[in-house]
Amino acid sequence: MQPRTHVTLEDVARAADVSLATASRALNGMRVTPQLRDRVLAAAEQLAYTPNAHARALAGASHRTVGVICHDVSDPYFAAVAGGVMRVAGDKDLLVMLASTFRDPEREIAYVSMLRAERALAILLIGSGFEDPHWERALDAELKPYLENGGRVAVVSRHRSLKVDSVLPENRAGAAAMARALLDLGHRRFAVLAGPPALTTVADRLGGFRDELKKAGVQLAPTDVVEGPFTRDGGYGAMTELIARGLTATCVFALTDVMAIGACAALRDHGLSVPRDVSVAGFDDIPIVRDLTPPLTTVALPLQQLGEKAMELALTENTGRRRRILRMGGEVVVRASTAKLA
Amino acid sequence: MQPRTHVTLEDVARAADVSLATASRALNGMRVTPQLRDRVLAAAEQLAYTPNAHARALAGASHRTVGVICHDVSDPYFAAVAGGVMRVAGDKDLLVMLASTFRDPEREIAYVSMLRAERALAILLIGSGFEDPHWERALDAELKPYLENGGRVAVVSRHRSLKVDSVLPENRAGAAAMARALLDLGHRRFAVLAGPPALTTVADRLGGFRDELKKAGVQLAPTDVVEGPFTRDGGYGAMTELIARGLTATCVFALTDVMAIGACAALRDHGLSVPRDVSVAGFDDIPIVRDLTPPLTTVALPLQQLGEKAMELALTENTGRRRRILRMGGEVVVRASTAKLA
DNA sequence: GCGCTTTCAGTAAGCGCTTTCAGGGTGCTA
DNA sequence: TAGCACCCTGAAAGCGCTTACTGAAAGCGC
Repeated sequence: MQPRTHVTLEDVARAADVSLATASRALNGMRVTPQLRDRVLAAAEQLAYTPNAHARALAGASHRTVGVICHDVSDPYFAAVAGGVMRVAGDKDLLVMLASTFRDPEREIAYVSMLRAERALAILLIGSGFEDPHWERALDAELKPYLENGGRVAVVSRHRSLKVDSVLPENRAGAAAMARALLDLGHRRFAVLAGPPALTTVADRLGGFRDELKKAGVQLAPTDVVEGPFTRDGGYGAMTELIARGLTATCVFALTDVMAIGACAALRDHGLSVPRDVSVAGFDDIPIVRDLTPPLTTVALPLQQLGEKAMELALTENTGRRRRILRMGGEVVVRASTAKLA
Repeated sequence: MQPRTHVTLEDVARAADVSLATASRALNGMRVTPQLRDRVLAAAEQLAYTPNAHARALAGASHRTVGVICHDVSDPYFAAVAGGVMRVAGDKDLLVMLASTFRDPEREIAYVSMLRAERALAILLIGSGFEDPHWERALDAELKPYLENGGRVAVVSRHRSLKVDSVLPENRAGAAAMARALLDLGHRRFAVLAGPPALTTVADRLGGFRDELKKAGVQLAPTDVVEGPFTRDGGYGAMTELIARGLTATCVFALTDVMAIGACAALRDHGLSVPRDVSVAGFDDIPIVRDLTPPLTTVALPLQQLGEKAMELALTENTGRRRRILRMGGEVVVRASTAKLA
């Protein structure tokens, strides 16, 4: 950004033949004689002036930027949540800085640090945290000074680490409800496609599911749980492994819809029909799954709202001392991917 | 951000008992005696110091931020392209500011202005432009001063307006290729699900398709083209309308995969089978469509690469005077959603 | 008509950092 | 040992803007 130097407020002031202060005030809509104001505005327009947001932020005017950190925008889950965040941010005239960590804890911390440097007025962390004390401490170390200096933080889908406002999907309860729904359909032999055990979401959903089965006297053996990345290909791979082992389950519960989609593909590729041969259920209710054939049974989360609420929490003053926690969603939507067993 | 005032470089310098200059140099890895450097680093660590990116940018250090403006992150098309952008940005240690315009031209311009104010080192515009002279002029007015001051701009999927580096999906050629492929399958009666006519992408894809059909002696009547928003529901609505009118086509070409997905849902809801009753084809090859039942025939675009290339174009010096144009993708992928007619 | 408040423009002091410039050691050479 | 070249460090000048604070002019009541 070297070439020609920028048009500055000083240029505008000179062109309008007023002082810096007056120009600044005119541009910011403070009380100024209409005549002067018009002159300033005209000069600014004519010079294609854009105030330097950095100078402005530095000089004390709060600047309108919020940061959002998620695992991967191209995952429909995060895309939907981010969509909600942006809706609210757009309404409030905020610029959103969106970063993808690609599930690298290091990178997450680096991004928080960058956003801190940007003096973002809020930071939103979207998506499961990692069960890693070292990471937790490092994140805390970044966030604490940020909060102490008036930064706002809200998180979606993580609870352990931080004392900040949170929007929590009903992971445990939702998975439990799913277990009940599947039991009601007559299933007794299950397999689970799980994600990386370091993600808190995995622990919650798996735990909820397993515990509820146990209540009904159904055991989930360790071999019934296959791990894979939280991606379509992860689901495909996990399902393939399950098939290779000799599939005995009548119903497969994937911990995310994206994995469920991969699982369905794997089943199809092996000549197995859903739900005739195997039932499949997912979690999240990302928009696409209702349009699959068969449409996917899943635990519905109001994804867009998750993002909206988080943004609102972060933006609204927290007068009480306590962190606010919103639990959302968790209703089972039974669709055609799960069969009723006789 | 009032409460406690931030830890500044001055605090660090004082704690380390060195001058501001030395502290700055130590933190930025310039030549400083190891002993002093360590003292500074320790002090910074201890105080949880984060440099103020604004002050830094203002003082002249280039700041590592790029802006991306797209229509809607929660659309899988943009999510995938944005994913590519972020991959490259992540590698180069850049922060990405991502904005969604929700297809509002005003908002697009507002965002460019904000990014200009942020002194983003590059701005990427992703997604079809609008065929609207007023908007074009306004956008130009924002972008020109930005470019003149050394800002970099690259666009994906729009060509008319600006003299900037572009990555162009092969919209025309791809649609033409699709026409040929469908003709080869034996289809002769078509319908098209189009998007808002103000989008250049619509004109290109529709034009390419129509012209190629004409070459084969197949006419596309105005009533064969139904418009709707570029969304799943838009596709659903358009298809429903087509059905209501009495569907005569043997094959429906949706101008985007997302619309095609909606169209398939509409067909299903009306008891029509794809591809037995009607063939459906889309455009884009968003990741999900290979996992649909039936998998969607479509024109493949390397979405992630689109984003990567755009980012690279913007970041790499353009020595030649001319804008660089990359044409990408456009190969037809025939899958099971289109039937071969006897 | 005089002294008061009120209004509005201008002056100047930073915001937190980078970077130029100058000064003072240090190690060589002659 | 004097002289020179280096290498570091520190002092200070901004970067472009906001915002007290100051001061002048105008409006008001008695």
